[in-house]
Order: sequence, then structure tokens, then C-alpha cells
Amino acid sequence: MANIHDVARVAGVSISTVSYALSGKRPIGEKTRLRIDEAVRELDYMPNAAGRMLGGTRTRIFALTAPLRNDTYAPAHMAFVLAVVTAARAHDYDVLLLTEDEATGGLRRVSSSRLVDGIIVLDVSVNDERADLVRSLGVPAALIGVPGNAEGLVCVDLDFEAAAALAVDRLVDAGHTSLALLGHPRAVYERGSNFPMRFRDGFLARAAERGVPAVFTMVEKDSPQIRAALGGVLDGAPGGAEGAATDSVHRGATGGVHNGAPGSAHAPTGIVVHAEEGVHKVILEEIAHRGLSIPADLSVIAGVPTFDTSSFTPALDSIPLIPVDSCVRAVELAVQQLDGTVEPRVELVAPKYRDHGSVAAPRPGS
Amino acid sequence: MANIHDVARVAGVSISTVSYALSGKRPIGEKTRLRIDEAVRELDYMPNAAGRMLGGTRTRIFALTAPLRNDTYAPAHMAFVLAVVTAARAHDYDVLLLTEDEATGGLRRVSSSRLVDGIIVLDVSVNDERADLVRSLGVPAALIGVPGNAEGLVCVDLDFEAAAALAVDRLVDAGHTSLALLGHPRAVYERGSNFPMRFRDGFLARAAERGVPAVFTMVEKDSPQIRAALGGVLDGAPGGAEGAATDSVHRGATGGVHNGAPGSAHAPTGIVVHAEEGVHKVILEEIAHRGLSIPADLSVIAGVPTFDTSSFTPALDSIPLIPVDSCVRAVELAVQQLDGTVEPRVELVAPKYRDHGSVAAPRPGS
DNA sequence: CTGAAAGCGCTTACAG
DNA sequence: CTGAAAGCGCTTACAG
Repeated sequence: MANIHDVARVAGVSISTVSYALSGKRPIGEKTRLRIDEAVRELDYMPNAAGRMLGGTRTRIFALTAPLRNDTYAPAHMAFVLAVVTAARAHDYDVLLLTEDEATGGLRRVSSSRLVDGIIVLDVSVNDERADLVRSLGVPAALIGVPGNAEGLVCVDLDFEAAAALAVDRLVDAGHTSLALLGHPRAVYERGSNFPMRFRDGFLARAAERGVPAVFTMVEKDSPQIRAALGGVLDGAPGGAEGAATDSVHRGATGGVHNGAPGSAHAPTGIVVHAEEGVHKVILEEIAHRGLSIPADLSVIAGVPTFDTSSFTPALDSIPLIPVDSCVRAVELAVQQLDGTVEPRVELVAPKYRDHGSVAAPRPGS
Repeated sequence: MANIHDVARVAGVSISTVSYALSGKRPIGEKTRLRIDEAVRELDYMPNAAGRMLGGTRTRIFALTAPLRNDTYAPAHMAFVLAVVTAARAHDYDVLLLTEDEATGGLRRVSSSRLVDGIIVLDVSVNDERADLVRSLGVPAALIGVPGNAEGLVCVDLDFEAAAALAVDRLVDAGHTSLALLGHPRAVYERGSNFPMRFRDGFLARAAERGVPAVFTMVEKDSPQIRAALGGVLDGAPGGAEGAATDSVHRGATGGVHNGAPGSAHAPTGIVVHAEEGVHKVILEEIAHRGLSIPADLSVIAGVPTFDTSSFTPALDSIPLIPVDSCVRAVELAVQQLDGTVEPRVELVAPKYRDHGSVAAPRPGS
């Protein structure tokens, strides 16, 4: 396999000229460049990665730490991994994949050995040991997601509060005066990522701002409980759904008409669902089963899904979690840190609304 | 960051002694080793990866090429990626992830630049350009899956023929005298991977060997067609299921009692399903809907699923595709090639039977 | 059992 | 616009 000396010899120049010609870091004479290009082609030369790493200051490799928790939704996880790899390649970076146990231990290894220039952290949880590790390592890094303590870290995430607010605004703007959020199972709010809380808080806060009563219910994953939770919400009885009752949080509107006590509001006509794909489907079935149609009787928005809601029956409006958006930005921020110009920050990506016709004005008098 | 010279100085030895002490490639005096260990700890020394790559003959990195076709089942794909990374780490190898467009182009790049010592190829299809590329690159590589032309390549895969034969044997041994295989949609057999064909052929061949009539039907993915296909099979009428009729292949038994012409065999009581997770569920629903119970009326085996069939209702026996098995072996073979001792081959991993109680003797007289 | 030194293949000041 | 040379941090014959 040809090396830079071979190229230099064939082109009749010095190796430094070859190096500069290939990196473009200094101007090269017309004819010289031509001779070098010719030699490169003739020898099918490709710079040796190890030589480049050792001679230069970059390895052009990022570590991607992506543990697979058992509650990980595979398609979404895959989309994030894919998006990171693609974004990294756009900066001429390769990606070393660290999983499971290595997700933490490997981080120390690859950064101490200078195998990687930086780290992309996926699937960040509230008490993520990788956050502390990255901080102590002092390596360029970007987290996708926000840990409990984000101090000193560069984080990128969807603006979940804004996403929830966007959903509320759409429904209220359409004329709905009572809203509900059907959320994840209780366990999701008690550990792991914090974005479900951020979505919930954004939802309740904006509803309060808009002066509209809103109810939040956590929904367990089995069909009977899903149906019960929906029933409890639709029947307007906070205590109506067994099993869901104690999971309800009510917040009276702060400045509107319907600012009465919990239970005094009429049944919600604007529903936001923040749950897994399967839960959406059961909810849609149950809505149909009750003889209700979307959006005539009920307006429904899928909150930050990682899956496609346009192929649902009926298609649902959504404010999707778009892996590419966060990943592209995270990689950019990691690359910029190599030039030493990035302040620690939590950077929130603006949500986007996808209209698929599942929101309309409520029935008069409902 | 400390380097090997720092360690040598602190330990009062030469750098070659440090290197040998750390690699274990030559015996080191007791006290010398202790001093070096001490120095390493004191300086928190970790060998520089680039120096190691350039000085030595290994980069200790494998490329994993894993394109994401749109028919890829995310959880299975993730399991394979995970298994490769874990297996590689067991050999002290890191894994560079190559996806999408880079799945092919990146292969050339990382092997020409000597960034990686070898390549693991995932998700191999019949006409996989990566097979030809790997062959022409002459780099150590192991494919997981078998391409159309496997000449000169090292491939590892589940023995799908044996898996299908195992399913047939279980059913025939239990007393079933008429079998059916409900397979993937037609499109799957016409392009992409070849394992569905291998499973089908193994199924029909073993049934013939055992002298038992067997029918094969391709099943499209939407529920009505799934139910129709099952109906066509259970009603014993090869032409009974519209849309599925033309997808049926019959093979008379070669030496048994029921070796009549197609259609003359009685309805199958032993069913093998080789399809996606969702298809299994619809089939189970339809079986229950017809008032049939498993295994009293019908014995059912899931062929090479990548998902868990023990949590189905009812739980299904299966001959699972186990990512870890193939991936561990593929990584082993890649590592062995670095010592130059592996002949090209297609190595088939033996199938394993998982009993969950969905197979029993057929009803007398059925 | 240990050391001095060459060499891996680049990059990048330094010099002209 | 180009070149000679040092240096990155290891590994590994070679020598003792």
C-alpha cells in the first residue's frame, strides 16, 4: 500500500508538499498540484489514518455512547444512531459505537487513549452517570437530552415545553375550552428521562396561561387500562376511571371562564396524547368504539411521537420528535468545541407542527 | 496527558520495558513490573491509540457495515448491532459504525486508510454490492448472512434449512400428518435476503423426506389477507383463499400415506409461521376466532422469529434467530483472519428449539 | 531480564 | 511556491 513518500517520489515533490496539497492548508502551484493528483490516482493513495492521527491533532472519530435500556423504543433509538452517524460523516467524522456496559466504561477508555476527538451522548436520563463522567473527562461532548445536572455540559434537545404549548395553542385557537393530556405510564415519570415531565408541565402551564381547564392522566400500557383512562377523561369524571383516578392532576384555569374546581369543567374536547405507538392505536380504537369521530367530536394531537402518525386511522396531527434536528446540532456543537469556542448550554430545538387534519373546532355546545 | 516516556522516567526503566510490561509480550522482573504498575497508576497513564496503531500492526477497530433498508425490523437490527459490538469488545476491539450510503463507500475508505483491521457485514442481501467490495478489498471480513455469490468470503448465518427441518420434525414426531408453512409476503421472496427461501425449501424438503404432505403459502401483511391465507390453509382448499391461492406451492409426500395429489391431503394440523411479529398476532387471533385452540386443535411453531414468542397468547414454540450466536462467531472469524488462518466458508449456526407448549399430538381422527 | 534505536506515516513549524 | 526535518507515541527486532 502506497504511502506519502511514494506519492512524493512519483510526483517529484517533497512529502510536505503532498501533505499540503491534500489538506489544502497552503497554496500549491498549478502544475505541482496536477502532478500530485496524478500520482495519487496512479498509486490509488489514501492517507494512513494512524499516521494522520499521530501527526495531526485530530483523530476524526467521535464516540457515540448509546446504552440500550430495556424501555428503549428500538425504531427511535435506531433513528437517533443513524442521524448521529450521518451528521458526523458530514463533518468527515467517523463514529465509534459504545453500548451497554461500555457506554460508560468505554467512554473513559476511548477518551483517555485519545482514540476519539469527542463524544456524543444519546438517551440521556435524569441521573445519568455519563453526564458526570463527561464533565470530569473534560472532553468535547454533546448530550442529546438533558441530565438532571447539566452544569458545564453542552446539551441539545427538543423544546418539550414549547412542543406541549404548541399543542395547547392549536387546540385553544381552534376553539376548545377543555383539554386533556394522556401521558406515559407512571413509571416513566418516576425514573429515566425527564422529557415526559417537561412535556406535561409545558402542557399544564400553557393551558393555565390560556385560561383553559386541563387534565393530565398517566396511562398504563395494557389495553383495558388505556380504555379506562380515556373513558375517565372523556366522561369528565376525574374519579371516573378506576386505576387512572389517582394519576390525575388538575389545574384550574387562571384567567378564563372555566376556572372552577377540579371536576367542574365540562368534558375535554381537545386531547393530546404523549405515549407509545401502540397506546395511540388503542386510544383511536376506543374513540371509534364510542362512536366519536375525529375531528368532528374530538380533536386529537400526538405529542412528540418518534413514529409516523400520518398513517394512523385517522391520521393524527403531531409535533414529532425529529432525531435529525437534534443530532445535526449536537454534532455541530461537538465539532465547534474542537476549535474551543462553545460555552456550556442547554440548547432547545424548536418544535414543528405537522397537520394531518385531526384538529377542528369543537361541536357547538359541546 | 502522560505518555510512555513519562512512565519510563518515573519507573526508572526504558520505554521498551514499559511497552513490554503492558503488553505482556516478554517476561518482566518482579520489581520492575511493580515499579511500572506504580508509575502507570500515579500518572493515570493510558497508551495513546494512534501511537499504538502506527507502531503496531493492529488498530483494534472493526468496521460494522449496517445499512438500514426500509424493510428492516428495528429491534432485530438493533440486537445484531449490539451483539456485534459486545462480541468485538470481548476481543478488545472497538466498532466503527457505517450506515446508509457509507455502508459501501465508507468500507472502501476505512479499509484503504487502514483505520480498521477488519469488517463485519450485517444485513446481507442476495445481490449485495458489499460482498463484491469486501472480496476485492481483500480485507479480513465476516458477513452475517449469505450473499448470492459467497465465493472467497467468510459468512456466518443461522442454518435456516435445519431450522425448518427441526420444525417439521417436531410436528411430525408429535403425530401430525399434514403441515403448512405460512410465510412472508411475496415481495420478500423476490428480493432482499435469501433466508426466507432457505427456510421454505428446508420445510418442504424435510416434509417430503418424512412423507408428510405440506403446503406453503405466502402471506401479505394486512389483516384481511392474513385471515384469508390462514383460512385457505385450514380449510384444506388450496384454492380456497382468494389472493393466497396463487401463492401456494404443494409438494406431495414422497413415501408416506398421504402422498396424493395437491388438495387430496386433509387439512393441516401442524402450522409453521415464518413472518413478522404482527402477522403472528393476527394469525393467533384468527385461530381463536375460529374456535380452535392451540395445541389441542392446532400445533403452531414460530419459525426463526427475532422477537419473543413466549409472551404471545398463547405462547408459541419457536426456533429463534439468535443474534448473539451469529455475531459472536462472525467476530471470532474476523479476529482469526488477522492471524491469517481462516479459509473462506459459509458457516451455519445450528438452530435451537424453544418449547412453550404450542405443539401436541393432533386430535384423534383429525 | 533490560535498553538503545529504528521505524510506522503522517503534520507542521521553520527556512528559503 | 516549496523543501528538509522534527515530532507525534507507540512497537519491535537487535543487542547485550
